[in-house]
Amino acid sequence: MKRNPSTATPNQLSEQLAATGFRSTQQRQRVYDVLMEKRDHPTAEEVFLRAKQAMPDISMATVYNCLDALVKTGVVRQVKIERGAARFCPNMHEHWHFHCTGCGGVFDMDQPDNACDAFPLPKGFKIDQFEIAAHGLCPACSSARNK
Amino acid sequence: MKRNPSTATPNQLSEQLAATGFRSTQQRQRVYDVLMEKRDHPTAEEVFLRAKQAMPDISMATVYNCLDALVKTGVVRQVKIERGAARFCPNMHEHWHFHCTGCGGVFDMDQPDNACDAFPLPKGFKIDQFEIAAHGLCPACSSARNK
DNA sequence: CTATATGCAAATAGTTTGCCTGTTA
DNA sequence: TAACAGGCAAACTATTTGCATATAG
Repeated sequence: MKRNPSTATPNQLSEQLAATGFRSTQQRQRVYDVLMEKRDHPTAEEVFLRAKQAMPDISMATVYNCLDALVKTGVVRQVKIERGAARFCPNMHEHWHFHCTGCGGVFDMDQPDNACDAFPLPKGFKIDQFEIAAHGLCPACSSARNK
Repeated sequence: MKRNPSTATPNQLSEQLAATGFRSTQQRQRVYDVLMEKRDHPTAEEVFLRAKQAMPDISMATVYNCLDALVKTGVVRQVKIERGAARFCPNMHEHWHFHCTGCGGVFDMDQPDNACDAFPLPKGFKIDQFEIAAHGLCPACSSARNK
């Protein structure tokens, strides 16, 4: 399970893109900034809407393109929680996601170092990446439901 | 975390459907049989192709409809591993999925009883359902790559 | 200057829906 | 026989692609 645990700052981003063979563009910087500004696991469309505020000419296709480049560069993770649109998250530390079925929010949860040990792998299988998602109620929705 | 650990046999299926307010139909039985016959986590389209062999008039929309009813009845799980089509699995025991990035296959993995203890939940969150998927190479693809 | 990225619009994949007919309890 | 389910085609959502223009290195 290999993953770069460092989270890129905007200044580092262009080097990280270059290291993977990508060029640094205004759009890619902007898309990354959007993800860093509000870490609420937005969908591609939400990223598009936010990016457009400071960059009115950016297109949906470019947002998908940028997100793809950022994922391949290893500074963003694609998270697929529900059936619908994929969500994106700039938190590259080992963590798992909690999806609230009440408000639809997605919360990052720290992953203990030894967590993977709880899942013994049969002989011959080689894990590259682990994905863990829980569905339930967040504190706010849970207490709202108890009335 | 509540889930019915019993796996329905074809004869039980009509009662289980009825208990959830669904009628037992030939199509629903057939779709369930397809999933039980070959437990390779087929997509809706693959289920459709297999169901058609014994029931040539069944339609894609009905397959989606049936799968939805079976999921709501609690005898089938919808599994979303990759970006593409959802996959379906009649294994209702607690388990997690291993997705081979080589051959695209999906393998069921037993989940140890204490596995969830490895993921401590912050105060106020209430887990309803846990989903765990790992991506990597299965034994066959792993040894093929080592040449 | 040249490869790569953007922007637009059209294409595609997966899934859902409306509407009418058929089937189940 | 009344409510629910099936079948068909059209609609819809999320994403990808082709192509001409713009931009980074």
